[in-house]
Amino acid sequence: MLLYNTLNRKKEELVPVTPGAITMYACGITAYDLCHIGHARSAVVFDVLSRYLRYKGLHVTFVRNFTDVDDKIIARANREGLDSRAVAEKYIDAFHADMDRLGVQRADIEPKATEHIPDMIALCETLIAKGNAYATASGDVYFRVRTFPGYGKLSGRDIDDMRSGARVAPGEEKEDPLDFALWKSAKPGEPFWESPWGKGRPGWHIECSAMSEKHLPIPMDIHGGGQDLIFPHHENEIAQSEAALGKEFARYWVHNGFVQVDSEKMSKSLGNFRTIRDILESYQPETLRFFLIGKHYRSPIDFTAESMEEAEKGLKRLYEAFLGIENELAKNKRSGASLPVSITQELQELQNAWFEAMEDDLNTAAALGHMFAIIRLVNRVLEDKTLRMAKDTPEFLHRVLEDKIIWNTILGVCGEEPSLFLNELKKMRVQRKKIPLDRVEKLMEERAQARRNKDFAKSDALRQELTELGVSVRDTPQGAEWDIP
RNA sequence: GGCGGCAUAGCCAAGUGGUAAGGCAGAGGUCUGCAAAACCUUUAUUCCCCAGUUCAAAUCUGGGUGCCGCCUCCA
Repeated sequence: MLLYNTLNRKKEELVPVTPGAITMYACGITAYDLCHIGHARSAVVFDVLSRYLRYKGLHVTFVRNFTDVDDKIIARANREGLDSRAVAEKYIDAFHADMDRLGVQRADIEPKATEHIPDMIALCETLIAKGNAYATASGDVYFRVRTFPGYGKLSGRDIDDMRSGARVAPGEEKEDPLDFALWKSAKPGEPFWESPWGKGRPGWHIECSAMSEKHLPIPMDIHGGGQDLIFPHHENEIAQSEAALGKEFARYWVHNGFVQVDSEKMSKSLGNFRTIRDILESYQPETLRFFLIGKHYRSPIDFTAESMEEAEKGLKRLYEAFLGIENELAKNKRSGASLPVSITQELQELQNAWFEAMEDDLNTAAALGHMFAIIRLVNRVLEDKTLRMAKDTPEFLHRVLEDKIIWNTILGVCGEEPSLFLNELKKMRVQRKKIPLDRVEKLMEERAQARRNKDFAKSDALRQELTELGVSVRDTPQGAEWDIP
């Protein structure tokens, strides 16, 4: 498959270091707060990537770390009057709970920074021994950026351009403004570990270098994260690891685009942070997932109420078709006619197109388009009595149900029982749109009575009332049903 | 200031040289007592603007305009 590699800024054929296997590392969260929709996107992107590679038969080893010691965690701990360890644990649990709901599979290995302190210290020592790092009098360790010639290759920066902007902050003992901390001496009250440079804790970048080297063979195949991590985090990881190991660190660098909220960057100051939990109060987890894969992973995506409703409608369309398939397969009456070859051919073409989209840099948005085209084909068959009754229609429908399983296995959508999903969706909408259930049911009963009396004028007036409540009514042979359009 | 990205119908969104997927919304039709859903037809002679390369460009090149991200913690 083709994957866009940030390192070369182009799509490249994904060729594993070890044939038949893929090693991948995604930078996980810093556990100091609830996860927001941006975390959800990144998690879903790498979840889909790992699922797809596995589906292709590759043996995938996926590592996603937790940063559980960090300035922000310490700040949070102080604010909440908790131990920083307890804060990290709390938010790691929250991460798992949220991701489970979104259908994001656990990584194969989920290392925590605090469990790898000796590895980080060892890495610092190696870098100091090689002259790539230095310790200061106060017990900090810095990476000597100018000793690593490739610095800037990931983010496309020139080391001399960066110089003018960089400054040495008061209290720092850097040789060069560009140097970054590998190890920070502990301030009073902060968590610390003993080290050759005194009590201290690791810097952020060294954590990922140490954890990935510990759990994956280097070079690993894929290293990923959000686009914001390109600089400085991933640039620094490359510098540390390649300087220490003297070889390439990761082959493919994959970065997902940002989530905007109402066309604005999410930020605490704007007050538009949307946590996963918050969103799942109003929408089903699958709707959020469907929304996130509806746009190519490298593009920015705008989270709005409208776009979520659209995702919801799209998913509803798919599930209603699945329900239609189930109903048709429950029937036994078939004719001697056959489905036209053009129909099965079209299905085959769309199935191929689906995989071609996934092969092309994980183009889930295009894949979704093909899914809708398949669903329209299904509806076309179910709509037409001759086609519906054809003797090979069950086979055709079963092929689509096999696609449904594939979509669920790889994209993590369409896996629910259709009637369950649709019921849940209705409940969500009733709640979100504040539909007065009692009143709706009362009107429905009155309307049923009017229809029994053939009082269509009254029936239509009641329908109008229901419409004004945001409810549409469908008359079926089994009686009237209401739904929220 | 440095680096990078994006600009496709009312909206969302695929599409990196061969004549514009898909979804939502809209219009007409089939079906229906009327509706709803579904299906059919329809909605961009055109892809921000200008110039160029080419038999051929939304797709490549140059210039312009607009929007966004990163350069400090950030998925």
